[in-house]
Amino acid sequence: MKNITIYDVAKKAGVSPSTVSRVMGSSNHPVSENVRSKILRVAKELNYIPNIQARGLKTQNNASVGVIIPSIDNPFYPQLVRGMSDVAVGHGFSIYLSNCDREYALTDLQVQTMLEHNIKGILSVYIDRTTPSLEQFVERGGILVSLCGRNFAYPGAYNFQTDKVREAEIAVEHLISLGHKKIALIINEINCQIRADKLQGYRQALQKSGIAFNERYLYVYQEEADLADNTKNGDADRGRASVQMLLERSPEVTAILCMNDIMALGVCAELRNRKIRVPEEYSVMGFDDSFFSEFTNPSLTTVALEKYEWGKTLMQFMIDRLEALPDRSDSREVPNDLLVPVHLVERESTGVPRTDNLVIRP
Amino acid sequence: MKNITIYDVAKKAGVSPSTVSRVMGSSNHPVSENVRSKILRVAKELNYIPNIQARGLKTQNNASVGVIIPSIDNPFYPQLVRGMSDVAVGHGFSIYLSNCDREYALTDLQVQTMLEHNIKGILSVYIDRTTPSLEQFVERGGILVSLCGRNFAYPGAYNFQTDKVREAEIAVEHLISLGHKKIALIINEINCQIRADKLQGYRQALQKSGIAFNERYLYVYQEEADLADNTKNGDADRGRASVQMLLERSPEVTAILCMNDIMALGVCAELRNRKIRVPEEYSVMGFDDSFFSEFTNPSLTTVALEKYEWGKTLMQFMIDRLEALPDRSDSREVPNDLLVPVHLVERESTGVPRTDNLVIRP
DNA sequence: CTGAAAGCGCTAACAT
DNA sequence: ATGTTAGCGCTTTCAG
Repeated sequence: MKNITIYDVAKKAGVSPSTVSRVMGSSNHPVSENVRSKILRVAKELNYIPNIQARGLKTQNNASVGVIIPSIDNPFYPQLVRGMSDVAVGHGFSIYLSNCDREYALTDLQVQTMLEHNIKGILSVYIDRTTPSLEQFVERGGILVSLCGRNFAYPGAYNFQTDKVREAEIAVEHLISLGHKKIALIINEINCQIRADKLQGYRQALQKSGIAFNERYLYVYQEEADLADNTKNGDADRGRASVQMLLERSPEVTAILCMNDIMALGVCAELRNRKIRVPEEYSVMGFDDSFFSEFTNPSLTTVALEKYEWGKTLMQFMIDRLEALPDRSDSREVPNDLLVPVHLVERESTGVPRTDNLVIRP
Repeated sequence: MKNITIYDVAKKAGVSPSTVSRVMGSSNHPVSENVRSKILRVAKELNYIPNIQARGLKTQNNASVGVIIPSIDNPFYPQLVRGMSDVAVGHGFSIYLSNCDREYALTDLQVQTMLEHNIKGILSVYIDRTTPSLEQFVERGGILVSLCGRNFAYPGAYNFQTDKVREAEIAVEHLISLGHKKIALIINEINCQIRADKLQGYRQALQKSGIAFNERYLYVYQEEADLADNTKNGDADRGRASVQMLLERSPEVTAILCMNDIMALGVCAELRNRKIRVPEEYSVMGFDDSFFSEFTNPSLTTVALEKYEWGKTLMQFMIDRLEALPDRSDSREVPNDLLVPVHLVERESTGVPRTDNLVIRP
């Protein structure tokens, strides 16, 4: 049971394989209209299926773009990836998705695989450790577009920086404007740039308002083996655990800023367990405006990102470069107004600080 | 700038290309130990990158498995896909992910693309409209494993059926055991098998308890243009809208069963808006045990599925068949104990029905 | 506008 | 245990 090839189509249509190729592929070589339509008809009759692998082998190309994210099983990414996928599919591309858990070795391995597949575009999100394969990839002319990858600054990479520092500032400023002065930050281990940036934004906003940074209000959750458990999303539990600690160590705090909305959800759940009201006793706030944040009780104040739009923009940017491939001359500068800016979404979980300064003990 | 090929490696190692091929690929042809290690060393020195496309062209194969789901941007799927991805990657496979939105034309197109890529395995989840490409795919010897795809019953497809009917029964039985007799069901348009099954399970459980099915308690949300808006997850809003209708049409209901947890979240949010308490006035329940359901207020009673485990199992099943490819003789019967069963997770959103039978008017 | 022919990099008979 | 060789199906000069 042999495959139908352009040769079969050519023979039946009474033309040469090259002509068939020109019609089936994305060539701009001229072909007369009646020959073209005849080929198309015959191809349909024969149920011809182009062989993409053969094409890729010949053209040294691959119509997939590699997408590297920490994990699709983190509510931040599905929308982003969906945005990417929608524009990719619209342009005849597909996505090669890698869940790398921010792990160095795994990232390297996955990029290696992309190299083996002749992938020419990699979109990397919130990953900042570059790897040998990745460098090799750009050396070989691959197009690397990274979102918030701080160490990707070698030539050849397009580096989108969304301002995570500013993002955190917006949150803290909101809290301060409400009257809060003792603001805790719960965040996972500072092992990537976006977290470092958020921490910096937190400190910066405090400073601007003349509030001293208090180390005791900083809760950095050390990730351990629990990360390996892909069965559940750990951030909520980490929020839970951290708030227990907070209630011991710095109950005088009046607002709790969480690394993301999932963590904020965990924090709210734990407070509720202990019959502590949000926002009356503690204001709680997250980041990302995850899809559930509007519907929780209390609904979550958060800083929103247009994830779906960002995904689309990033992929469009990538495809523009990919399709202009031969032109290696354009600058690696990235227009910084491409991504729609973040904004505060004020909902129920934040309010004025409680007036007493009693230490609340559950 | 030419690529390094097995020929280059062969020359430098002083062996033939075939030997290199046998070492680099997954051949079981014997190669002496010192030749092997020498080749490996030289390959590393030369920074040899195997060309997967060439291999695929030759072997008529592709180490990707196609995964067709409605949308990754629906909280049900990320965990499932993560499970699939983890076992795939562990076996040297990768995933070709398709968000088909249950759309016929798009599904067909995506499968067509998989065909063009020489993909030999397709995993299809909660999709029950088969398409010409899909049939062509199995005709050509492709392995199709579908989860709850009712119309995939043609020979050549492996059909995992999780019992959606039973799943709904479990939910309704729980509600009945609590004392509820007037139970509403909010569900999206019955345009796929899993929804039809849930509806059937709902009716069946009522019947078993001698409770008459009441058409007025059935809220079928007709999906319209809103589906096209990929910007947000519509189910929560649909839950919201439906509960407004419910409060008009059948406020005497005491329990509200929702198609999934997102919808339940929307329902709870709307009830809360109207100062109606859950579960005191209305019990609310969903399906899927989404990651947030444990943390909402009230936390959601739901029917849990082991999404991550299911994904792993499904992919393992697929890879087993793929690696045994030549053996087309095995039966298409699917062991029905492979997927871990669903189970009830009782949390705060359900309780005994309110005792009065007053019509609540917000 | 169309055709002939070379070759992308690999694997798998088949030979040795 | 190793080598030779013939394609897999396509695109793309180059020639007409």
